[in-house]
Amino acid sequence: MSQISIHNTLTRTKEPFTPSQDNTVRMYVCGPTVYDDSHIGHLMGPVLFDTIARWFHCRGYDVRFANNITDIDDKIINRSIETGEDWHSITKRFTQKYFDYLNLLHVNTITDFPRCSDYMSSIIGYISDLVADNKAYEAADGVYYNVRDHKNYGKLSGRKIEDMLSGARIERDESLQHPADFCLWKLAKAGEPSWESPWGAGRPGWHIECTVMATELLGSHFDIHGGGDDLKFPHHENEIAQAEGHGDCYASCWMHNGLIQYEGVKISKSDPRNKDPEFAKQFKAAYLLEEWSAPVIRFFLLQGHYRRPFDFAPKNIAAAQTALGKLHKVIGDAIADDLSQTDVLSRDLPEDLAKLRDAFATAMDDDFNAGAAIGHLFAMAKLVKQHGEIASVCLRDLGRCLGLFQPSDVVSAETSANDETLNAVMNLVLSLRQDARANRDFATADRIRDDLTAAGITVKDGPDGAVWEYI
RNA sequence: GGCGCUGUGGCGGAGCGGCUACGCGGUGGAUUGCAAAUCCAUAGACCCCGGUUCGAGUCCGGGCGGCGCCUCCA
Repeated sequence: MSQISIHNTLTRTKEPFTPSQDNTVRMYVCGPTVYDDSHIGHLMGPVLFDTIARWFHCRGYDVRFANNITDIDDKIINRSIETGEDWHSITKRFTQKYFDYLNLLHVNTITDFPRCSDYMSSIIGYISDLVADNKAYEAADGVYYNVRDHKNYGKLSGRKIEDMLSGARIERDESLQHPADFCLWKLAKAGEPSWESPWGAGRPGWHIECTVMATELLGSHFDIHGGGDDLKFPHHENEIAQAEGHGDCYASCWMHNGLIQYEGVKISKSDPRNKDPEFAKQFKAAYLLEEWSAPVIRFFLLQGHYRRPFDFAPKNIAAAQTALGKLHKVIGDAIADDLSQTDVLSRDLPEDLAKLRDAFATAMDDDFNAGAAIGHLFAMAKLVKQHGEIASVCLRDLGRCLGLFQPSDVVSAETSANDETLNAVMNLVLSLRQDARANRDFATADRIRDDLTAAGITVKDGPDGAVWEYI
């Protein structure tokens, strides 16, 4: 029997995984604050955890997967002030764009997209519980969680409260009982969107929404909590503190994905390189999906390991694009078939294929090592010639366990022109060129090809005549 | 300063005590008018120093380097 192991940030070890209740994996992954167009970092988590959820499905589990939408936050308010656009309108627009990107990337295992603004009464109730139990207190500008009295605060990120005090970065606010205390409820200033509460009109602090929505949707004890590595501290640490203060077990296993880098360095929100719009543009979801296509981006992400950083240098993505193209070619027509439930993990196969299939599964069981799994896919691709359809279908079905090789992934190349006029013209041009070649007039033939290349069309001569496509 | 991660061939990126990772790129060949594509073949690596072991990129100790978090971030 297969056993999935997961690296748990909390214990810093790989642990065998078993759902806490019945056969359903309950997972929560921190989602975006919808105040701006997504960058690739916002989509990495969803893609990576979608792949993980798909693997749980392949292994016979049900998955309840929540990914929150933070639709009320300082950044949204600031954006609204800057642009004059109503905050509702901002969050609605960017939420829709986020969903569009997820669709393109075939992220479709997420079952719940809770919005912060829909959980206001639950959030207020949760904070009230904490206040009533003396875990939180009112300060000048809001309600704060009392960190000092929370035993083993810092267990996730491995830091001690005393250590943090020596750092110069924590600003001392005199109304707080302890400088590391964090905000649960922030009182509104004039004109800011707000909700009534026992402590005055305001909005939730950054951390509380996740804790409330996760426990409400998944229960007070659930299986997996994921997010970007940068959320480990303070966000996830504070989620744990609140939840434990409230008496919830919270997540058994914490998973953190690596972050985007460029030429070996993380790209932060405040990275000075981002001041150059041309630089910043490269990591926008819209740009990447247009420039490289969603399947390529997904494949690129899966070739690495989810816990390691991803370097989005164009040369790295280009290598992934070529590699994925080769797999698509090997699978051929099989890709376009409809999706159906697959039995690929238990299917009878010739011995060499079965061995690779099992190696693929073992890699995925081992902390979702998709990069190694894809390596086995390439080995399988070499066997397609020998085994034919049984191998190409197996390859396709395994890829689909990772969200690759979807029917819509193959539309581009050959059908790139559905313009009848253009097709007619191209047929004429290629036919004239073929005549030239037949007459050994290679100067003319090459000139046609070169000029077409300059115009953005490549021509390839094959045994059955020439074919063309957009570059 | 504190905590954590990491160091593999030109590049990306797996891996484990002894067996080719893999991909991109390169090289040679087949094919082609030439390209492209395709096919076949092939080279090239484990930061440094000790130790454990019959045997270590793979374990242990030390060193050096890179990165991340401790501030907004996914």
